[in-house]
Amino acid sequence: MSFQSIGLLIHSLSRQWRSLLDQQLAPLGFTQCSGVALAYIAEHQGLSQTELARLLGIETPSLVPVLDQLEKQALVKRQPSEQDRRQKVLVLLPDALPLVAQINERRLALQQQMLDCLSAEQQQLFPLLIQQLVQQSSLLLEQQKSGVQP
Amino acid sequence: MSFQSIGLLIHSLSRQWRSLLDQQLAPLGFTQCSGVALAYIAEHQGLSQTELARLLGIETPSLVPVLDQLEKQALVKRQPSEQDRRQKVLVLLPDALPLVAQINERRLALQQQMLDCLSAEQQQLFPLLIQQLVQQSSLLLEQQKSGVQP
DNA sequence: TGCAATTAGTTAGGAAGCTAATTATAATTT
DNA sequence: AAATTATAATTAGCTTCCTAACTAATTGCA
Repeated sequence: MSFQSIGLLIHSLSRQWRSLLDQQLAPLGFTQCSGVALAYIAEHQGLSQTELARLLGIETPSLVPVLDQLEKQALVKRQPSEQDRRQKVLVLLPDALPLVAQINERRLALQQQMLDCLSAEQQQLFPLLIQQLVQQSSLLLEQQKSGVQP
Repeated sequence: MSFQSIGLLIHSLSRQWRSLLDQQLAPLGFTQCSGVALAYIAEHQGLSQTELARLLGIETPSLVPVLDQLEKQALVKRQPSEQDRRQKVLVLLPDALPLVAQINERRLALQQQMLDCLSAEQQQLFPLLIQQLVQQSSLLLEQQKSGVQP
């Protein structure tokens, strides 16, 4: 007997969702990652790169080319931190503001379109379940790492 | 005002889940994709590559190197179809059987470990929600494509 | 105080997915 | 029946993520 792979379903959903958002954001010059990164920077001014990477759920090396791109578009600046000379603080440049609004509009619209296939109750529940599972997988990953390192 | 990106959460969950399964399957010589592919081939003998790709939720070009690997491991054979000479049918080789059992054991164990953080009720509901969302995103992707093509 | 361990950002190299284009075969239309 | 259109597998080239290794700066400890 076999069983359905939930991991694979999530993987499919993840790639399809990204593809949809990429198509929404492409006319603005962004991908899912760069668009959401910009939105997060706008929301939490003065973030460090490590903090942003954690918010985005990616590793810091993956963030580097994303920020390179945003800097090249003159939407964000890496500013040396005054408290810690290792850190660079992320500052939003004025040109970015209208774009941030558009990005948020589009990703919210897509999110609503996606969740529309669920009942109102399920729409509330679903993000909580996902969050719980993300937390659980983080936990298991930590266990795995520390287990290999006696 | 901002809001949390569910798409990004799903993306995180997807990568973490894969990372966990990869670590479980690595000792057997598989990744999430190759392991689950083998399990699916075992379950549905005589599948074509296109059919398998759809089951796995990936595109056919992405499947090619996975099957190359499984063939090199002498676990699977691409057999020319008799009905349609374009098709190649996927056949499980005898060596694969014990591995398939181990793979299924490990991915089921992981799935249970992950779902353990949810209530019994939620454990039942969650896969259904994911499936519904996958269906919804497929629908939206189709709409997007046909919309660009008048 | 000075040595060791940790942390922030980066670079380099690799894995796994995608789209677009190619070739061979099948199906459809005229 | 011939010509067009569609489909199965593949190849080529791109994107985005990863881990490992590096540099510079900070923190902790003895």
